Amino acid sequence: MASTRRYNGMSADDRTADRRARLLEAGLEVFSTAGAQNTTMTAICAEAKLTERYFYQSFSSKEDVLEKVVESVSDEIRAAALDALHSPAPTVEDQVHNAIAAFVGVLTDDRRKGRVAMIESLAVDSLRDYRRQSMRAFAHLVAEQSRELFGDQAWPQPQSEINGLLFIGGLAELVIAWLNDEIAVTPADIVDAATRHFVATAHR
Amino acid sequence: MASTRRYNGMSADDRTADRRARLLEAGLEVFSTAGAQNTTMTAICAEAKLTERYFYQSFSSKEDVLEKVVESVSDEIRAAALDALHSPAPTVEDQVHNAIAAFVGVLTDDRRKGRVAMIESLAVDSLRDYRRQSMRAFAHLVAEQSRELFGDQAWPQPQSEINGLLFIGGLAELVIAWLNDEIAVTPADIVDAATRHFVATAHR
DNA sequence: TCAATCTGACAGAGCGTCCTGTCAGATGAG
DNA sequence: CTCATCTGACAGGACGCTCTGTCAGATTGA
Repeated sequence: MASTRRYNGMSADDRTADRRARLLEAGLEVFSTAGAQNTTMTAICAEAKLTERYFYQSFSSKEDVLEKVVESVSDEIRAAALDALHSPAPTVEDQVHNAIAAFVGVLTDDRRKGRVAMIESLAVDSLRDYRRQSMRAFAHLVAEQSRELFGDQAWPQPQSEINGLLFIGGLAELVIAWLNDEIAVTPADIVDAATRHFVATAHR
Repeated sequence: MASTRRYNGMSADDRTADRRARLLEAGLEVFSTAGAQNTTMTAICAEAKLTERYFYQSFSSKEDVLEKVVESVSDEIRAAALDALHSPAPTVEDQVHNAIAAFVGVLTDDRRKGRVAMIESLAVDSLRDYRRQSMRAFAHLVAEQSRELFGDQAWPQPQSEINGLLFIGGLAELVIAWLNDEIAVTPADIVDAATRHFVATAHR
């Protein structure tokens, strides 16, 4: 039977939710810092200062918690980009610029999120599909947006989809290079270059 | 003492080299088919129909053999692209087209090579650096080539490097999508679109 | 043929991770 | 205060992979 006793001022559900949140935060930290290879359930539990027993109260496996971590970052990116896209701006090109800036911003403001979403997620089988699905969704969005922007001059299918993937893939690679400190540019440079690319390739 | 006895018509060195080659081939097969996660030394040995003992005669670890596999594919891509780039063609744009076709061809003609170089290599720590290094080298090559092609109208640094990474990253993503059967295009479509992108973004 | 050497198969120790179970001590309701 | 409940620590078995050692049988030179 469910107990309603309070501990530290929290109900049983509150405590479980709190542990779950701590495990998610620990997952983000370990996954992005130690890398996918070294991310074990034990390591996540140690980071969260919780023992294995509580892990299984909220998650079924290491993959499970990592999926939830990546999903939450992906959702944040998608929401930020769509929000910017639907917000008014002087020109449609500004809108695109803002959307790209929102996309890049989530990944660069907290590098751990960038690392998890762009890099480490590629190292775990169960996360690859999710990442690729997200990438294609963004590519689709880009293709749609270019048709809206350039109308008759926009590329038809399948070129628009190819262009979308070329664009999103390139942007991802740039962000990855930045996250690895392999390129001496600012996120703003990345956004500017990506916007320029979009405008230059989205129409004939 | 080194023995010179022949077995099956091969010297000791021949036999060792033969086993090494079989292990490399088995590494390519398992790594690209079962995925990085399921690639174990045991699996590679089983595929090569050799026992662990011979593994350690040629390689020091699983990572070791995988590195060699990826290096050989990377070398093949680089050689093919540079060869095409240095071969005469009607126009410089044709040269670029041929180089991109050579690059993509290696990855699509034998999908295992594409999978290893573009996808699975991201899942192993010790291979990431190598892959990124290769990507940046290609990006650099692209930047150089665009300066040669468009002279004063080409973007200066750091824009040319950003453009190079955007281009190579996008191309990689396209090839990955093709390898995963996630996009209904031919390698030729990919090459055409990439060439168009290059021309459209390499100058002001 | 005989002896030296090579080969493949297998056993088993060592190691790290996963996952469950137990237990003493902490916490809070009555 | 008392006791039911919750919590953290830790033990230990299960499992898979790595790596070394042994051994019978195959192959070849003499």
